[in-house]
Amino acid sequence: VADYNIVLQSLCRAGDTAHALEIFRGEMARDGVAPTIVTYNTIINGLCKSNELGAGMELFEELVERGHHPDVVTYNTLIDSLCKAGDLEEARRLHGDMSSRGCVPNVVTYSVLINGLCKVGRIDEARELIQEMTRKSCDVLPNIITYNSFLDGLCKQSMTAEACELMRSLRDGSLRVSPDTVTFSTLIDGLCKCGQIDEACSVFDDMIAGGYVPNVITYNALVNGLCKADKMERAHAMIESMVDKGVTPDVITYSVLVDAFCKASRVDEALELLHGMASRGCTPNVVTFNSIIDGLCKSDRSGEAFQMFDDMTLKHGLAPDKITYCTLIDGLFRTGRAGQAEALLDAMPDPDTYAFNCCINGLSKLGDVSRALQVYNRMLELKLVPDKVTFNILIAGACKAGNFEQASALFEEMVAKNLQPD
RNA sequence: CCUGUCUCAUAUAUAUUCC
Repeated sequence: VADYNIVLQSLCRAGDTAHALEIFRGEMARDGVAPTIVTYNTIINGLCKSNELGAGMELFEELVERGHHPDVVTYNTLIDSLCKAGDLEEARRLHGDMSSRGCVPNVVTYSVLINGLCKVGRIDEARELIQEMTRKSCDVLPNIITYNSFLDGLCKQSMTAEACELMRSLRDGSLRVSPDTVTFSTLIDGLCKCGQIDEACSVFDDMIAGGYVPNVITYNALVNGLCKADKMERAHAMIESMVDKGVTPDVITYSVLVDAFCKASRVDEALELLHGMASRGCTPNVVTFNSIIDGLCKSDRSGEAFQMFDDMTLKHGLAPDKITYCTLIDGLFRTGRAGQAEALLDAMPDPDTYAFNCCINGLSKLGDVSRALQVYNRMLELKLVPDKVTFNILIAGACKAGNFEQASALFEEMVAKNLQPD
């Protein structure tokens, strides 16, 4: 069985859950190899990670019907997936279910729940769970992953004071758990995103002084922070310093810099870096190209942007994503090619809300509010869900055109669709 | 008596409105 489990795991990791299920249903049964709970867990995890949570839940029910007993890993896997799918209530239900079946939650169970709560900003509930863990009556103690999840939640809610406080507690040993590279990367990124670049740099210095080892993610977070704080020179210097320390810049490192050059209207330097990274053995990805395409469009060079698009698809064999199309549609409008922009929206595969937003915005900025509304209606016909940005664009367009009745009608529609006006 | 396991959790880059 263990051999099968390993095969199933590698298939799942490669994203081939269909093949894994085939072996599970066919070969294993034929050879009379009885699946264990690990077999089920492996496949359920595979299904969950390839966005087939429903199939994972079905397999869960199947294993129970067949008389197997789900273990803590089974529950953890499903709870984690439910959290990531935004269904915290169902996750909490499974959490209760596992206890009632005599399955004891472990540190992973708590960590996935805390992570799930943090990801949707429910910091207070996450904090409560941590406090529950540290009570004497609870024999599951938080580990560094638990604290890292919570720390990230604090940062993402801009609660950097509490985040720094948590870091202090981790470092002074009062929590009996030591920070790791992820802890530092999380805090550095959080401080940068809150505009506290100096604090981020000093956390980085503390990290080095304390003998902790930064990895490429730590550097990327800091380089990104420096770029966004308009400190390009220091960001550049970090590249050399990371290489000195034996950390190789990756595609994200370069993409951060490429984007920063683009945003600073230094597209030619971005292009230079694009070629430079390739010659240093780092292949650009779709994000790198999206930045370049955006930079070119915003520098009124949409012709070159389309050349880049061809380079990306034909030479590099990269598939454009939703952001690529959104960027191009927006860029075409900005460079006065409304017709081409609309044609691209029609031509792109599975246009999404963002692509429509770009088009609606382009038309609206041209003063063609009625056409913008037509496109909006087309989007509704496709069963796409407008977001806050869609309405902000349409309402601004109606106001600018002096049509306040229409604007307030749109406002009502927005509220009716449960979107919070800002 | 102890140990050994095949499955689970955390951090970094790009676009559309306003700033």
